[in-house]
Amino acid sequence: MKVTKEQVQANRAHIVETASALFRERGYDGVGVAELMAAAGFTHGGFYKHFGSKADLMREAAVNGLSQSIASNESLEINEFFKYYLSRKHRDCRSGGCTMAALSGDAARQSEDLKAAFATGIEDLLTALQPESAADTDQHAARAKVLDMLTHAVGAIVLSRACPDDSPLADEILQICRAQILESLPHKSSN
Amino acid sequence: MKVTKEQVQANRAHIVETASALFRERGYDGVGVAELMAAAGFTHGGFYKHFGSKADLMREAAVNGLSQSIASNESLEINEFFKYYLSRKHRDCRSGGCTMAALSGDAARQSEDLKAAFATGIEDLLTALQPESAADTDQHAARAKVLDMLTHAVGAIVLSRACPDDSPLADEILQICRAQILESLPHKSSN
DNA sequence: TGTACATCAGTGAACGCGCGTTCACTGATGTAC
DNA sequence: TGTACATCAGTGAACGCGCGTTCACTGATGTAC
Repeated sequence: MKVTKEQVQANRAHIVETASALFRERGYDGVGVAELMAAAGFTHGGFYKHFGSKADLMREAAVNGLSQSIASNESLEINEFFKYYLSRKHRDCRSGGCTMAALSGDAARQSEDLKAAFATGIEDLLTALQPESAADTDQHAARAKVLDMLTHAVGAIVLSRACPDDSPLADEILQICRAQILESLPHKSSN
Repeated sequence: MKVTKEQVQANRAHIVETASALFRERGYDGVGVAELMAAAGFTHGGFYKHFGSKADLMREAAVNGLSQSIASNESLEINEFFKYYLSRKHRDCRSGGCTMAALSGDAARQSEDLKAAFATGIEDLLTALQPESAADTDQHAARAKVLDMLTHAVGAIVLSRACPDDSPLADEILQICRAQILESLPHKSSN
């Protein structure tokens, strides 16, 4: 049962996106090829018509997931970005949330290829969040500031998620870091 | 071949510590019961004389690993703590490093029991890092400050480890966050 | 445009393998006398 | 203290199971004439 070229492309993209969400939800070792293909609406046998190995898909899913952080927040207004990033909604939705927060721990134990995808994803997000400015010294300072905010925000989500579901500490982490990070921004009409 | 009661206790403790290091290195799904027991110098069959399940050991190993963050840094001088925490040495040694940085991502997908161990570990570390002070308002502010520093530091290690081994970005993350976090402390003789 | 054939995405059974867990067995330790 | 027996930590084979991957097969699509 062959399908059109367009359908093949669409199916492949759908598998990558399904995998990206499932990996974020359960980790790279927590999702099998068969389960993943079933979730995308296929049988497992066809997997290797699209990808050389599970590791290959992991890399593609990472690239896909990491680029979404930027694409979904089109304008990428830094204030709005971190406000959402440090919300309970984001913390409680691993499968739809930030790939860095969900899979950096796993990525550290994977191939250099996969890590390279993460480094590129981080770099691209830093660039997208960084305001353009003329002077080089400003550029440096601006990049450092954005990097500090991003690492802080990722750490907050990671630790908050490691706490029990209704733990007071989980919410406290989010609240305190949210206040600190948003405070460090030039506040227009802060609320 | 029975062993003395003392030996049983020592063997059990040794298994927990070996597991704690191996889990940090490879993740909960990345280490099997057989491999773990072999690393501790035993055969796998005896595992269930000590633990009810792999998940039980995971919890014990987490408690063990999380308490080490505090025990090993006896004095727990906050400046020294973060200086080491944000060093390349710490980043490059997952098995001997911070359990939060190595396993929080995994913990988020595990049982509420395991997460409770993490919450307690975070709480204990916050308490250990927080300077005693008289006023309640100072206590609040001091706790918030320590929590901000810890989340930031964890995020820095997690993201730095997700980058390729000799990636410039990996070191940049460490350097910038280290400067920011140490700067936020009351510097005695800063260097 | 219509027909004949090659292509290849998707199917589902099968592969070897390592997983977590169980179990009969061993033999030194701990205990009762 | 010395002897007989029960205990139980540790051994290693075995269990069912799900993993990643392979493969012969199907049949609609794409291509050559």
